[in-house]
Amino acid sequence: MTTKITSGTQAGPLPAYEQVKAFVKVQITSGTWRPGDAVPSESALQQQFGVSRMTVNRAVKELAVEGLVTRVRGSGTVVAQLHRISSTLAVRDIHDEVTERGHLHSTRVLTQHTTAAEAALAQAFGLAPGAELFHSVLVHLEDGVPIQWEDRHVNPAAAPHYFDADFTRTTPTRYLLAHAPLTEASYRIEACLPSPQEASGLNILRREACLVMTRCTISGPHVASIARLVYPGARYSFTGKFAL
Amino acid sequence: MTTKITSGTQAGPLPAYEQVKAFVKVQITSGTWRPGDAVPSESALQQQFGVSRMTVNRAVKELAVEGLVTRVRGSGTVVAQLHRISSTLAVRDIHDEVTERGHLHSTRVLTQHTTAAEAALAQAFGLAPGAELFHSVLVHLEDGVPIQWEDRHVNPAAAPHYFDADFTRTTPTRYLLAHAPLTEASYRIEACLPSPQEASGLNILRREACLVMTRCTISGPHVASIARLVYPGARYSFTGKFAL
DNA sequence: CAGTGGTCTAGACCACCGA
DNA sequence: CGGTGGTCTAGACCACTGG
Repeated sequence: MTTKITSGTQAGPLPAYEQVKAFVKVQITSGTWRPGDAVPSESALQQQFGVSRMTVNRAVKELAVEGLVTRVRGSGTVVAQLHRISSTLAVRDIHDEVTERGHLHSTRVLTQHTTAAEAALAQAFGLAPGAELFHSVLVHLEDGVPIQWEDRHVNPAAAPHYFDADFTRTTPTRYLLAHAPLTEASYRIEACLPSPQEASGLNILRREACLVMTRCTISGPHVASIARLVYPGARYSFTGKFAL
Repeated sequence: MTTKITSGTQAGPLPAYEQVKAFVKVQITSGTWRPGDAVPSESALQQQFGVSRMTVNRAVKELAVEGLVTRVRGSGTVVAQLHRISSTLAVRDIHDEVTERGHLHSTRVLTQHTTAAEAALAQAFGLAPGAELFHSVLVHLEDGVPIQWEDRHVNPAAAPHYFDADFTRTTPTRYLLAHAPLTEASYRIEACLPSPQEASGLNILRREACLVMTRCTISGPHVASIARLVYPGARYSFTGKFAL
């Protein structure tokens, strides 16, 4: 009961470990192996495919990372209970995103000054109330049409020269990625109606629903930046895909 | 210039490959190595840490999967240009989600019948116009408060006994995961105002912004299901985190 | 050409689980 | 206790890149 491998070593079009992965995947996605079912042990697969255990281990380990199977040391491998319908939501620099669509990105800078952090904001940054913060407000346009309102506070300790950047030539996201190495980020996506300023900056009505992403980035020991990104609901959506 | 490893083989608290990963990560997140910089070759790291090449390879390979470095065969490894601010957006069964928050999930079934697919829908399913589809409309409640409107069409070819399920006891998502093995899914998240029916079902005003997720799942050869999930903006948000 | 990463092997020791 | 997966080694051949 040995499954053929295109080549003893690796000359085949597909690496051996990929073939083992593919085999297991097919059993799962076809429903032959159902959630909770045991997956053959590494030594069993090793014999079935005639490859070394390291190779089988890599295959099954990657499937575990992908969430298709669950492994328990000492016990065995089983088909994962719930195939998580999940996917990587990539949050990219808006300039790249627009440019890759073949459109022209431009920026309108509305505000660029330092402020004293009021209580809630100071706490979010882990600073004392009244601490100095950079504050920038921009509107991003795609072929001249507003698609994102960006209201951002930046911690001077993380990016002391933030205002040296020319935001008509680079984006705050890009500047911060380059000058404050990213170590952590969190975000929240919700739906809101725009404030009067946001509606006017985005050139939409106040009753048009917007997607709002609130994003907090951490650089080393500092909370580097907190941004509120507002997208007109009619002009923007997040999309994602999930395969296998 | 040999970096210490807690143990020659692996008795230490952290596996050797994790220590190599940690070392490289620190250089990147601290800004010592900047985007575009070369990462030491596998043989260099191998000597520096006194481990085998396979171990170093695993460490750097995982960093590549995580997006921190880019590897080019024949050329070398460099620190990735843009640390993509991304994260896994997990789309989970709403029942689990609510239950895990320690709240009570319940369901109100509004519609449950078969319909003839009109043109656009038929095309999305890859079926002929007028083909039979299951159609269910539910409202999910958390501790009695509506939090999701679920309007779903299901392909009978993928789940012929869809209506055998009692949606007050299981969710369509859970039923479909169990009966139509998931092979692929795509989704779109946007902001909209609710339709009159949706507003009434969710017990909100028509002018309250909502998050809308449109999700399409594929099971084997079939488009299994297309769902429109409407969340009241004031009561729901998607959150995500991204570390390293 | 020498150096890189991609893959593979045939062993090995270990921690852990369940009987 | 035997079987499982987790990790590691010291080699090896290969495809690819660059000078």
